[in-house]
Amino acid sequence: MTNTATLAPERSAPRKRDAEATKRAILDAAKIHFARSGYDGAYLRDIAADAGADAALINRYFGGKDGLFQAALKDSIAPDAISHWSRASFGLDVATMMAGHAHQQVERTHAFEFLLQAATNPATAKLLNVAVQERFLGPIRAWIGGKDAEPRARVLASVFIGLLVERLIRDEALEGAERDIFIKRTATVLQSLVEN
Amino acid sequence: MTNTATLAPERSAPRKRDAEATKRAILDAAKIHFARSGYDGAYLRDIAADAGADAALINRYFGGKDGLFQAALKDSIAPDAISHWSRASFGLDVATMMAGHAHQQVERTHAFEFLLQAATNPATAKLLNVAVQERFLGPIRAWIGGKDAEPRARVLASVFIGLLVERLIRDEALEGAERDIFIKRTATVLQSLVEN
DNA sequence: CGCTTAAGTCATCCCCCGTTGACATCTGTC
DNA sequence: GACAGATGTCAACGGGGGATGACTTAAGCG
Repeated sequence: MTNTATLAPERSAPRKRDAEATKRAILDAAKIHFARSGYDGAYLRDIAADAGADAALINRYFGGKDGLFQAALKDSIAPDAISHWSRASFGLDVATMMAGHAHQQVERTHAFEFLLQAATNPATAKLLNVAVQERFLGPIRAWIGGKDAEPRARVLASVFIGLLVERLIRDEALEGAERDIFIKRTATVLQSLVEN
Repeated sequence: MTNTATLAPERSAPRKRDAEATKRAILDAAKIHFARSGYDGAYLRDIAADAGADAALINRYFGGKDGLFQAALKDSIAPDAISHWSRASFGLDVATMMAGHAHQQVERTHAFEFLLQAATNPATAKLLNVAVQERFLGPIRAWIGGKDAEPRARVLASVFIGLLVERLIRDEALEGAERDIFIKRTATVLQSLVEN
């Protein structure tokens, strides 16, 4: 279960000494590796290699694998993922998006795979919980508003996550009548969670 | 990242020598561990301990960790995993279950959690797609019945998966009013996907 | 009873990978 | 251009955990 292939293009000209750029490169490589292989399956040596850096630097800059993971996690969760949708058409908008294919939005998919990996590892699930609370559930909660915002945000987030996973697993975009029904059903569910 | 608590009840009377029973015990323990901790996070020593067996036997009977994982996976995908539920109380039953905590091992969700783990493992991800299609979506589809069974099964599966993930990253069981609202909302969503 | 074979146990090996600290090299500043 | 501090490199260590094989014990059988 080792990853033989490196992902980053060959770095013929090793970058000038620049701690920030190096951190950035490590972080980017880490996100890809964590997304693809999970916490345990991602190896610091591989990440460092892809970043064109030495594994020891990960320790210096991030304080170890755990720190790197946390940093990558934070870097992966956009705090305002939900709130730019219009409430009136939320259900339909999201449903339509989910009917498409995951590969249509590559960067987001990477981020999401990463989060899924984090969720399925008990050790990292706790970290994810904190991050999700702050950066995902919080905004949704604020957006929903009202007394029951908290549990409702939970349900909405769950459904949202489920749809993302389904789209990830599905190997092609939905079409025709199937697509229509899917969108209609999904939109109904989502909208019912936002309204009322 | 070690699992201190054993799950199986104390085996005061070590079972009589019986290869089949031992295999069975190992397999059952493995399914729990893999479901909870994923491939990397599940340790053969722990599994063997829970099965009341020696780790070396895993090698003899399953040819290594990989073989055990495959065997457990195969054993986990029961084609009728969903149909145990009553249609009338499906929404409420599932919602109540999901309000609990992931550490409360729920017999009925083991298989799904296991599949979720398999989904995030590059080596087994391919298996999952087939498994989900044949063994999960299929039964749900048949169970729902009717003309639009296919896309509706999709939506139902999505929501189900989302709830599983949410439960994984939540660090405690929901309580009080929050729990009630969560259950009510979730039950409504699920039931609406089954009925009509 | 012995004998044989399967079932189970134990100690040990060995590889993998995160971590560490000493060392080398670059870069900016006076 | 020399010094200091930051940046990058290297080799080695050590723990964890899967694998292995020799050893022990139980079960079936004549």
